[in-house]
Amino acid sequence: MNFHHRTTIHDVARKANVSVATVSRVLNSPSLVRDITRNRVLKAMKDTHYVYNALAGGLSARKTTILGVIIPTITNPVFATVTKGIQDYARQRGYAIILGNTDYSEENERDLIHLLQEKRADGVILNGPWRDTPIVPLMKKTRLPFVITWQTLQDKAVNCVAFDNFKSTYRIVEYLIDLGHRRIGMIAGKFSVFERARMRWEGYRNCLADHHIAFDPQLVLEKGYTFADGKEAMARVLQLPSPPTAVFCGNDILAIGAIVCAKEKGMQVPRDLSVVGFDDVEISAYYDPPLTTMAVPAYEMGQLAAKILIENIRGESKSPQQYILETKLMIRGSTDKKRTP
Amino acid sequence: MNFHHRTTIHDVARKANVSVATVSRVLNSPSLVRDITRNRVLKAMKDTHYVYNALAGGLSARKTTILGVIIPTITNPVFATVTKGIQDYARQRGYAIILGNTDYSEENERDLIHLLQEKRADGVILNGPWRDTPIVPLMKKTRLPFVITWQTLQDKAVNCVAFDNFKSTYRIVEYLIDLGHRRIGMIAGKFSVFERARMRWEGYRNCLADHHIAFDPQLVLEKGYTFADGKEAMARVLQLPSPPTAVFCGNDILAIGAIVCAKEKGMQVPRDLSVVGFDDVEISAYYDPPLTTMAVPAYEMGQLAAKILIENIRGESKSPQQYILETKLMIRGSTDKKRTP
DNA sequence: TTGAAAGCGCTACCAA
DNA sequence: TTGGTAGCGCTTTCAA
Repeated sequence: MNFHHRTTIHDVARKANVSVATVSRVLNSPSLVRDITRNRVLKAMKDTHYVYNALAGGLSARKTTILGVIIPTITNPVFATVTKGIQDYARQRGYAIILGNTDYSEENERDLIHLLQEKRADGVILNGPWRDTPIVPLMKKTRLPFVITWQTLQDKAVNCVAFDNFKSTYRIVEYLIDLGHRRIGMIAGKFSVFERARMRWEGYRNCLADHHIAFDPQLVLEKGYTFADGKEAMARVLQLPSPPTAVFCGNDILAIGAIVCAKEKGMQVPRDLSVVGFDDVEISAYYDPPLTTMAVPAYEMGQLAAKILIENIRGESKSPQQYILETKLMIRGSTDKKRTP
Repeated sequence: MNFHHRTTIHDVARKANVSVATVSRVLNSPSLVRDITRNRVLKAMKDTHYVYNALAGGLSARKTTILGVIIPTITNPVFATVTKGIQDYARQRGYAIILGNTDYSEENERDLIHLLQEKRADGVILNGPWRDTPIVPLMKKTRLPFVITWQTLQDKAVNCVAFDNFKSTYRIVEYLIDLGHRRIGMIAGKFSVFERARMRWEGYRNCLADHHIAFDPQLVLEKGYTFADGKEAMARVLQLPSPPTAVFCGNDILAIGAIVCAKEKGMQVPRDLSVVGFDDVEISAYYDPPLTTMAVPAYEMGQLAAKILIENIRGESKSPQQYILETKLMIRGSTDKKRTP
């Protein structure tokens, strides 16, 4: 119905008195066509209101200039930001984005990958949180070029653009220790399932160990990534006989949820409790107190991932490429020295 | 490169000892194929690792099961939420989403629409803020089914799912007046360009007028939609000889920016100043103070828009359809009675 | 219930 | 520099 009476390359060719091959050339490699001819064709396109059919073109040329982007949930601003980075770069290179949320479900991710295969995406960017496990082999089988973000993999044959989750977390915990904190909680993601959550957890543990602080399993809670999760976790940890004086949260959303809980319990942040987040989403700087957090290069990561992927697709560079970008501890108002009781 | 050696319908047909027509049938209308045959084909697909080529299928069947989604910026959580609503419904109906940000530029929007035409999207959902002006006629010319969200149009021949921007704003201002406020500021979007911003502006003006409160142009600032815009605008309005005691902001982001500014100037919200937002993004309930704001049905709007669009595409219902959803004033901690000086 | 075959609109190779 | 034409992989009559 919506395709009714569309003009094709043939109509244009007839109108311009050339062959379809020539029309196709002015579309794809205009320099191969003589000026006068090209202009005639261009005019014919205008006159006939020609709109290129990317379906036909793609079928024939075996490409779609479509990139698949898979994220956990667009609802977390940090994923919105990577997506924006990807999109901005992609558009400038003529690529469109098919976006898919997994809601942290591996099954959804599989379905999406299958969908992208059917739609013949030229490549895909995976922002999922998974371990090496099954997704990477799956992607390899698809033969689609792809890049992983947010984390590196054991498998060094894979494109990825990431930052150091271990080191970043280590840095945070060290900062807390420097402030005098010894009881340091962690509200984490599912580190038993998610690679980056695990790396952060290890950064936490290692830092404690290096500073001779005993690891207390009661102090670490494995949660999801919502405000509510942050609130709940904080409530739990605050009930402990010996509660923490500082808490590191796996992302800013959790951290804000955690702070809300602390405030509701009559505590003051950072006077009674220091809280650190992760990501540095835009709101964090505007929160009250402004959130101390680890800034991740979300937008750049998106851009770079798109760049690598597109270059890979077009054979402009050889894979695999691995980038480790820098994070930055943003010290703001939600952390303070441990009060001497 | 990524298309190398893909098995096609022909391979499957050969393997299953049927014609390609039959394979195509088991793909599209399995009921037309005898059980035994169908199972044989299905098995052949498995064995050959067949993956449907949506490009070829789409070219032939003149459809792509792709929906275009155009939003101002994925970076504002409220647009992330509509997008999620669209996506969740679309996926369940077998549609994928091509997402495009316009960054509030009409030129970008045109480019995106053109892209979607080339990619032969089956339909598009427009979340742009524009007036009736040029986008709608443009969309009509594309002959693509489409639906507009967030606002209704003069043109009643267009699908849209919206809420009442005028009434919602009127309600907010009325609430502020009921609290005793008389100097009520408005930090708005570009109401000279954006339809919904204009409707809100008119809701504001009308409510004031109905309550015999003089309209003071100094009290209304036309800004963008970022935190920084909110801060700036608030700074400006607070410098006035007779500053407002309450401010309505065009969205929650602006409102939070505005509150930050007020706090920096040593004011307390809501004691010294009431602030109301619009949208009720998730963070608003977790902000300090929790933001009083107008909740818009972003997720439902997305779902419904997708539903209408898909039904329209598949001829399951007749267009145009116009839905006006309900908004809800969420009274929280950022507003209070005007202090008697 | 199944098969044959003519497209869908474009690309790209081979000639001219 | 341009044209002819065989696909790309699927859908969809029309017949059998």
